[in-house]
Amino acid sequence: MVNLRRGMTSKEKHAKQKILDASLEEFAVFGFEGARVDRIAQKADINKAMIFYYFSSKQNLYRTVIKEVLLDFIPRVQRVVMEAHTPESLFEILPALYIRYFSAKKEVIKIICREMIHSPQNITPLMREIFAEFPDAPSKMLPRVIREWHSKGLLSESDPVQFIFNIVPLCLFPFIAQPMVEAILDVRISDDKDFLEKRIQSITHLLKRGLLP
Amino acid sequence: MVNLRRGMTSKEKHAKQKILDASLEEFAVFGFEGARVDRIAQKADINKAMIFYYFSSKQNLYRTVIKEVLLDFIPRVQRVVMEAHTPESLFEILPALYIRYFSAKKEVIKIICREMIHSPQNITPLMREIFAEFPDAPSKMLPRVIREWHSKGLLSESDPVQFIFNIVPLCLFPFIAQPMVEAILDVRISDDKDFLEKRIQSITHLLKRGLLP
Amino acid sequence: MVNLRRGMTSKEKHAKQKILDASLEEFAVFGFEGARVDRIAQKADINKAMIFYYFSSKQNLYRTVIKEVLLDFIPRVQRVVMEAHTPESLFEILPALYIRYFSAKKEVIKIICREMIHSPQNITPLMREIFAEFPDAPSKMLPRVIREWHSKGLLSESDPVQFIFNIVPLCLFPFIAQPMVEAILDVRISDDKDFLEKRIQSITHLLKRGLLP
Amino acid sequence: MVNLRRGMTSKEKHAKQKILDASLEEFAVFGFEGARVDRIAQKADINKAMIFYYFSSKQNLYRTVIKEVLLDFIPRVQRVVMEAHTPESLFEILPALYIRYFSAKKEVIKIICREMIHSPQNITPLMREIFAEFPDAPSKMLPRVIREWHSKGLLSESDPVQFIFNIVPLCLFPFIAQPMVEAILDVRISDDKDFLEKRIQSITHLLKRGLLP
DNA sequence: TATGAATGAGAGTTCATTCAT
DNA sequence: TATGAATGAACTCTCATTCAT
Repeated sequence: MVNLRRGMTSKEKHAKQKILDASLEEFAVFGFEGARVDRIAQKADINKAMIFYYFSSKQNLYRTVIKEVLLDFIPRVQRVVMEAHTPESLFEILPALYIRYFSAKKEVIKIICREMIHSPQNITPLMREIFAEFPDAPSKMLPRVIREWHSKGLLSESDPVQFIFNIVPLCLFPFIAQPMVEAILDVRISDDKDFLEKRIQSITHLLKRGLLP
Repeated sequence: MVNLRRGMTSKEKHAKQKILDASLEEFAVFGFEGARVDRIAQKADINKAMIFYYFSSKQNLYRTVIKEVLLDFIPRVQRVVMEAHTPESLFEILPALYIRYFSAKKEVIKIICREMIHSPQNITPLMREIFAEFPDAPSKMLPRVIREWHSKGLLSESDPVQFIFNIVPLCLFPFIAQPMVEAILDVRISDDKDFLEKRIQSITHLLKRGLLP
Repeated sequence: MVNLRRGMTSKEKHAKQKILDASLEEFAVFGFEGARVDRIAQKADINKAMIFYYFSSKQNLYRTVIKEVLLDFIPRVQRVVMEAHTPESLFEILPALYIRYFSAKKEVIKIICREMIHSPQNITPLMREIFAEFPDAPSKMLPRVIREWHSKGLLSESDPVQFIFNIVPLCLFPFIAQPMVEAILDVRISDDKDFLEKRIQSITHLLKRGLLP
Repeated sequence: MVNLRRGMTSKEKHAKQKILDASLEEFAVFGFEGARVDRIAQKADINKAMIFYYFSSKQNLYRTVIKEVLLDFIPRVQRVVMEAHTPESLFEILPALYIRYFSAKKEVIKIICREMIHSPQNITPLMREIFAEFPDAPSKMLPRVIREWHSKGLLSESDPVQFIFNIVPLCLFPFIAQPMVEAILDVRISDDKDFLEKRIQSITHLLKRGLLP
């Protein structure tokens, strides 16, 4: 479990953060409905009532966890996108970031996917909120950059929607689809460093050849 | 809701099939833990006890639904893969199949993803079972074909694992990631026919350029 | 299972008697509340609805079973009591009858005991009914005989209540208390013929020495 | 209802003990299957969920009740047996103990009998456990004493199994067989002090004459 | 802050009984 | 008679949430 939070008084930090850490794991494994407040309290080694003292409801705790997760994850992506000055460099850095990040934080990807499947109406506004706080909103910046790259002849795809749909899944999905692929091919897919690097290479390769002109 | 079953006596069909249809929807929307037997009974317009009469438990009902789903879906893919004699034709037919199928049966993809996230240990054996019934096991056939294509110089990728990880996500994930992309770009993505065809084109294009030599 | 019934049309006999036989076993093992109509139907190899067709309710089926049991058992005792012309002969024949009968029909004793414990208000009237049908009512006959024996100096006990309380338990209870005694003495008590004969001897001996003057 | 427990904090005592008391009565009257958790909660005047809070399941509550019962009852018997130095004194004290104890705690005898009839496999191990904790195991001590008495010419019976089967039923069974005897003799048997003392006398008399040489 | 006990609204499941055929 | 399907009430158990201390 990783502490995604910063800056709180030391006493508070303890209980509150322990709850958040335990919740992240619990929600990742069982989903919102499957998660049990009792189990979270047990994992966090605190009294169950404290969870309600700090977070007032399971729903609210869940929302807090998701916000933490997104606040940790989204800015990283944003940073990479802003620093990439050519599609080529984007295709080199972004898959690497995604794959390495998610391989370290499996809980995060599970929770985000689950949310997107079962309650997009919850996670979408949250994301918007976070994006809204960036100085250069991705909703503006991204289409601008892509169109620019396209018009300069650096990119074969000009539609930002298709562009994103072509990149993100390749990076996120392996962590989810792994069991399915294992079943199809009847193999065990390790997630050691070697495999992950190979995966990064393969994506980068696909994107470069597929999307550069 | 779509009837995935065939060949049962007309009597049985009624209640049992109504339950299965209602369950598919309920489980897709709420997940296993979130689903309510009461609500399924209501949707199916039958007495709650009938659910247990036919399926003996919520768990077992769920398992049955998943099996139905996989039995409907997997053979279609298998058929396409077997009929594609060049990577090129595969890249043309497979994305089209996936996208059209899932856009018609959103419940299916939601359930499959949820299962892979939360209980791969359940869905994996089920998939293996189903694969095992094919005359030409995908676990044997797929690597053989891919290696063959690669050695003939028809394909740049030789690793079956990477091969699949490069195709399936592009087709499945859009249906899940849609809300996220909407948030990022601050647009509404319709799922009308035009958009879907565009998505198919984009994937096919990406795969052809990215994976053909 | 033993057929306790006689004299019914051959068709009826089948289903109805099969139900009764199955019920006897089921009620003996699980008690009234623990017994399951489904299980009875299964054991009897008939459709569940037939049970209600013939007996209209579980309660009524139970009552019927008990009546059958008592109608089989009580007259035997009555006969012995009437035929014993001295206490001595009674003490020789009655324990033997009880022990042999119950060792052959464990279900009977279980059901009777259970009833006496949990719903004496049910079994008592039933017994009265049955006794009422005898030409010479036990409630009259027994005290008369005992008083007669006592006044003739053949019996040390003059109170019919104490008299019965001193005989019946010794015969019935071993079948129930067996597990307890096994636990106390840490032995396995077989119920083979030898043991039963020994038990009969012991009771007869105790009664003769204890109750004859 | 009698509090069989000792030594607990005053807080715990309240709900937990109230549940145990109510359960004892409920189980005694209705048996395990017939007992209703709702009714226990009502009798105990607590929230139904507390029963599961403290005892986690109806089964486990039942087991706890039985253990309490046996732990209260068995040591008393054990003490009497150990303090009796002649069969004569045993026949004088044991029936008195049994009869008085059970007449005060009818629930206890009902529960024990019910268990022996319907699930000896449950109660037997429990009894063994309790016996095992005695310094001088009854399974060793009892046969030794009986054989000793027999060899000294103080007792006509030498077989411990028959010995117990001749004593225990006479003491336990009256409480169960009462309705049957009432039906046979068509009388009301009161259980006032006079009657109980008479019963004790009768048993003691029977045993002394029947089993002493 | 922290705790153990308490609560109430349901959850899934069972089961005797009835219905339609 | 016989059957499979249907019903509804009730049952055990769960769980988020609150209370008293």
